[in-house]
Amino acid sequence: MRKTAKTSKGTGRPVSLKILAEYLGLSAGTVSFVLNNAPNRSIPEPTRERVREAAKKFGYQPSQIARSLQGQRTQTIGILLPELGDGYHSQVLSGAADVLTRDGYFFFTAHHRHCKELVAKYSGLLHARGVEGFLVIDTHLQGSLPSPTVAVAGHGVMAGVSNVVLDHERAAELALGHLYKLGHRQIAYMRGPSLSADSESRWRSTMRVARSLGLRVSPRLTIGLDKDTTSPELGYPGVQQLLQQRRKFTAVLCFNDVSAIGTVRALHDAGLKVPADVSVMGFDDVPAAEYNTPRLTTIRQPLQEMGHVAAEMLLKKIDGAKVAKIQRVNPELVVRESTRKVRPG
Amino acid sequence: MRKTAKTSKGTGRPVSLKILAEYLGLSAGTVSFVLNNAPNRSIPEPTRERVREAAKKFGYQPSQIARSLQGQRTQTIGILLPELGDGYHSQVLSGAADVLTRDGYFFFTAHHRHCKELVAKYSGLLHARGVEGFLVIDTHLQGSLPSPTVAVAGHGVMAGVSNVVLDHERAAELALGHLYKLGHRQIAYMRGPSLSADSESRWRSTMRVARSLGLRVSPRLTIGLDKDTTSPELGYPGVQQLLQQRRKFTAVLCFNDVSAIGTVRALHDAGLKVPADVSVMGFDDVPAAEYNTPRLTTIRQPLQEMGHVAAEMLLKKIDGAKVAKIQRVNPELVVRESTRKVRPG
DNA sequence: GCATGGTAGGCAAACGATTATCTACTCGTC
DNA sequence: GACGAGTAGATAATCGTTTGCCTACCATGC
Repeated sequence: MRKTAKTSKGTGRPVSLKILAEYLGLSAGTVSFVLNNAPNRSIPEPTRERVREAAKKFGYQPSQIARSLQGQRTQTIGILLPELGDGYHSQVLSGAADVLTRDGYFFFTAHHRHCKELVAKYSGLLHARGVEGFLVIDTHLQGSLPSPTVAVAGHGVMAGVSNVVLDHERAAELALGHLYKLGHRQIAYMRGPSLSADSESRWRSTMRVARSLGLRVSPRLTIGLDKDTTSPELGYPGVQQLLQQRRKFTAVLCFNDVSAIGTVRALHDAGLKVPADVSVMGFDDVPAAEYNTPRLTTIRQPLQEMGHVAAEMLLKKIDGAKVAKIQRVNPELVVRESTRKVRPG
Repeated sequence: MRKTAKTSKGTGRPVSLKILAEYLGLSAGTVSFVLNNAPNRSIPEPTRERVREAAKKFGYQPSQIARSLQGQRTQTIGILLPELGDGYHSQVLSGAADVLTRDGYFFFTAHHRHCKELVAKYSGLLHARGVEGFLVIDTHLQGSLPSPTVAVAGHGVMAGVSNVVLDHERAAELALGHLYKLGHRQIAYMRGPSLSADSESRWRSTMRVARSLGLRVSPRLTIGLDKDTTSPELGYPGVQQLLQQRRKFTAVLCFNDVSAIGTVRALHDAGLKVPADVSVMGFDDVPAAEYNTPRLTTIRQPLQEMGHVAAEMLLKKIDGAKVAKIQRVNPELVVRESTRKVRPG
């Protein structure tokens, strides 16, 4: 007396084309032609009407599975990202989902926690499920994937993969320019964890811009982040160490908002006021940046937009169109309360 | 000279069972038997080995699509939620995804922005894609879905749908109990927007507990939220209005952390200090709660765990097991800085 | 009366797997 | 040497669509 999930729920199996055709006294093929409005077929309007009516009456839903098998488009995308619960990735995902959904695509998401094996495993599995393309977010790819691919915050060039990245050069200009204009010359820098896909390019851009502004980047004022966490704990210890070593600095350029929050906390715990004593600059503009006290001055990454752009590129690629190898989106300086003119003297 | 996406990428189509069989000089059926370790089949070990080797060599991946069509399990779940970029829903999603992934399932996510038509449309579409079950988060269902369904923060009883909900009664006890113990008697209450699935039950529980503590809930100290937003703007105007009307209260019990942050801001802007002058209590314990200044005292919803539990129930249901109609998870009081003993006098 | 051509729709082969049923061959045994 | 029992594997149906090709049938024109 075992009953399967299928039979225990609903009206048994859904109506198939065959059932519908039988009911109508037509062949499955004919019904299919009508429902898909296929060209080069002569089927009189009355019959068409009859078919459409029956389809509606039975609530006929063509099986995407059968369609896919038959070599049709699956209208499915695979999305690879490190983490689902996290703000940054979710924002990009959300932007991409809007576009995908609008164009009738569904998507599988798989989170790999930066584990190489999982990236490989999931991309294979998704391929077997017939995804027409891959959208990878903050993900290190080992080799190119078997279908069109667009990477957001990817780690560099790779054959056949298009990239959507923040214009890090511009971001560094905005961030350092802002601090520079406020008179800061002794700036502590934070270098992101190597697991994060765009730590490297961000760092390089920062260095380039610092040089062009004539700012000296002392290794002693450089904090290397290594943990892969989304808690402010990320920024705390590095800053604390700098303070213990009695390093002099008037501003901290943080890797992201989360580490900036940790930085503020560390400074605060050491009796320093932000921004009166030290200015702190975030990166990303996550929601918490605005709620923090002091509200964080930060470089906004248009995350949703990046998702948007990436999804649109991917869809174009799937349609066989040529798309740019790299697409930059513009950061934006958001001035709030955590930065201030350097104290005279 | 048009090339399709299929042929322009990779090694053309993936190896099928047939190709593999041809290469091996065996029939597709035999290969299938070996690869699936089907019982009641006599196939000598050397042959098996040969098959497995070839499969590895060609990187053979059985097509899930064909499998599904053939009436097998699709190992696919459909997840319906209002929004993808939002912290609350993403946390639940993340918890569910862990379990689903662990058990070899993939899932489609569809976000409906609380739009009824979209809920109906997406559930139909997902059904056509062969999902074996639905997980719905903070979603109003119109009728029961065609496969096993589990709701997180659902809106009430519905035939065949299991619910995972926070124990709102307990949550209200923790929240009000905490404020009560601190001596607060004049408490302003916030009532969530009706779009949010558990506004109603939360409110009822709050009222019940208030009554049992002998706390009077004045309509004049009740703030009705109507906007469906995830910005602190949610809490601001209501509190501002209360202040303009010169209502007396020593604490605010907010609908969630986001509105609590808005509340703090409104109080602050009016020259009142939190918690010195007014205590503020959040709900949810989103990441921002901890970073806020003051750090928010709040009721933590174990969101990831709710996702976990829901996914596990769903999987059991799909396997035909009986599961509870309703599963409660426990809230937790997180005391931080935004609440304090009421000022004597 | 017969080729022509258009109309209406059927037939059947895919797609890639699963699986029940069937066959051919090899032993061993009486 | 015939029979039964394994063994090793082939064959073919099936899932629900799509689509190229075929076939009736009818009307028309000459």
